[in-house]
Amino acid sequence: MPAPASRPLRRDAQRNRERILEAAREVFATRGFAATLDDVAHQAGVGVGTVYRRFPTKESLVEAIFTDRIAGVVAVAEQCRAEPVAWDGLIRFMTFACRTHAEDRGLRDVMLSLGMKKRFPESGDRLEVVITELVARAKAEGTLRDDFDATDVPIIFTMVSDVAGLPQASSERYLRLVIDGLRAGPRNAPLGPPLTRDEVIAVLHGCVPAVKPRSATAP
Amino acid sequence: MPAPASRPLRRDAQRNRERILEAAREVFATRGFAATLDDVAHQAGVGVGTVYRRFPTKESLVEAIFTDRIAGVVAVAEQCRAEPVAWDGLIRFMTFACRTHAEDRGLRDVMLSLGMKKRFPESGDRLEVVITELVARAKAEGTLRDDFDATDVPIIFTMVSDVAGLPQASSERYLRLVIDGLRAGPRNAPLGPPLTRDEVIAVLHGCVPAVKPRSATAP
DNA sequence: ACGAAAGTTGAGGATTCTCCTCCGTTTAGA
DNA sequence: TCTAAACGGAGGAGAATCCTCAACTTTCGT
Repeated sequence: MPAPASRPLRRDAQRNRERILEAAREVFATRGFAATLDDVAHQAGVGVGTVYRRFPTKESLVEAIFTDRIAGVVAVAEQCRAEPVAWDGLIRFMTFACRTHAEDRGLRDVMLSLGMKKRFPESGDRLEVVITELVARAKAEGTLRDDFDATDVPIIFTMVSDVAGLPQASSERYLRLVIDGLRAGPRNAPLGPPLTRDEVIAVLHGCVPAVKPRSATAP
Repeated sequence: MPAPASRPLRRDAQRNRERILEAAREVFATRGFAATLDDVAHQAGVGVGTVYRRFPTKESLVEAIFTDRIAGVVAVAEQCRAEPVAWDGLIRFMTFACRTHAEDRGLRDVMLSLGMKKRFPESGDRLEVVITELVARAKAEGTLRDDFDATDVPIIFTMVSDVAGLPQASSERYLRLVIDGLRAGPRNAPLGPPLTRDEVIAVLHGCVPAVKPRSATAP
């Protein structure tokens, strides 16, 4: 059977839809997932009902807003993969990602939340591939310390962006500090075994707010 | 005039008081400042009213619990100051602090919250002195990178302990990574100017939960 | 062993937050 | 003009936390 092909929105509805998207971008950028649809409505200058009519769940709004932004990050990641020196590619990607997360807390929350895999499985996979490859190549080059692991990347993003909320400056400062700890070097303290998949999940779960569909953190 | 010398508690009250303290230690250790006095009461096996009678505010309970624990941290810090190589002292202190924060989220929240200065001004000052001195000496030694600043220390604690909630392992892993970024080295990327006092405050304000006396984060 | 003072209890009122619905009113557009 | 689509936003529902208070229980001095 063919798609429902719902008729086009009325002109005012279309206009409001765009206002809502624009408002949501702003609101999510500053407040992250903590933002309320009421906030969005207010910022957009429309009633709450209108927002709920257009985007029945926060989920749908998040998807509408972040799909192409995430695609952008993936694109950059894949450019970074092309860098001849893997270290340069890795650092370029991490710097870009952190800057992006600092500029838009909502994007940070989507990309680091557990829901990422569910919501944007393809982008998630592609990012994972790039990161894994860059990490492996950089280790092979001897530029990246040997006990580093691809799973450390999202954790570092979490750590750094947590602190990087407010002044643009600070995110870069602490990322640079961490990066300088990533270099292979004889004086490095051994890190020991990397986190397991479950540990990574636990950390992200604990540090990144969920999109809350009635109750979240457990007793 | 002499102190009021309130008469000693009745035996059962004394027993309950201790139960409450013990329970509070456990509950705060796992949930941090997010713990409620109701939680504490439940854990202690007493009624909420009893807790409120003994500790009218969360503040007073926090103070009762953490005073000597903080004193312990200060003591360690001052031992670290005595280390002949400042780098060793600094790293020993940071490692100890992070481990402590990972073991007790409540302690982490007290020590990194803005209220620290208000609640435990003396300990706060002494810590600040030790850190400032160790950082200065380590820079003079040439072991610590030159663009590091004493104000980075609490931020690093925040970053690392944020991620170090659950498995004991992970706090050390990421702290070591950061530490290896702290060493003076020709290949380090320059960090630029350190955060201002206000920026540090803003970061801590954003990352560490307050003890909430009606309303906290602002629009 | 009595009784007053001290202590305990936990249901529940007050408050704050966010989610989301509902229906009376407005508006686009045939 | 008239109808279906869209709008607005007060307010109900649900969850979390804070804290009080009136009825009951325990301690301990005499």
